[in-house]
Amino acid sequence: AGGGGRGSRHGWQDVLVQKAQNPERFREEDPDMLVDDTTIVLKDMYPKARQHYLVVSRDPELLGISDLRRKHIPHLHHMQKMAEQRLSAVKSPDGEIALERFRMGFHTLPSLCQLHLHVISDDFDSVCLKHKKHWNSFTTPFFKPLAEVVARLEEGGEVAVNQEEAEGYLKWDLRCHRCQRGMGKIPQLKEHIAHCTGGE
DNA sequence: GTTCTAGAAC
DNA sequence: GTTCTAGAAC
Repeated sequence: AGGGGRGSRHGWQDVLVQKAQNPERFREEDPDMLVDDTTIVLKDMYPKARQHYLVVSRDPELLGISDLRRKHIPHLHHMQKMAEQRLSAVKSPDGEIALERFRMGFHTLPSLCQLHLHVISDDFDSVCLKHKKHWNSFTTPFFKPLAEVVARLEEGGEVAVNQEEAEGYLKWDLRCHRCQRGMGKIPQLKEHIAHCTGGE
């Protein structure tokens, strides 16, 4: 099994498993939750940007991306549709949601079990974003875009995961995702990304 | 995934 | 002295 499948599992790792099994039990805490037979869309409980959703597969066999095979490609496309449905519901009345301002992808080594797609706006403006691991999990190759995962499945039938390599990405020095400048510390990074538009 | 906190960095 | 990071949590 993938995800956190090595050794013993802690209770906190199964919060998404529980929500996938019985979503209506959690409707009260997340009234805007989307649910169908195969997929749910939740607000991330500790959002790392102004908008941060989790599109969670309800397939009990899918704990992480290493469980994916070619046969799951239609399921992934459906998860993408659910993500777009959520974003179209939150777009402002006078303008379209700019999809390029969102990142849609998976963590290579997820902390929580049950396959979940992150859909996150790229402002990364959130008090819940606190340290380097948070930052690098969305802005380095630790973050695997949905399109890349689908491409790997089409080519090779699975998604190769190198644990040591992935853990290395989380230790990269902090760097602005727009202008690529190195940033030293988290408070400096936050101050910078509040203004940076990506130019030189 | 988070919380807590020791001690490094300044 | 304060800010900030990074490792433990049975």
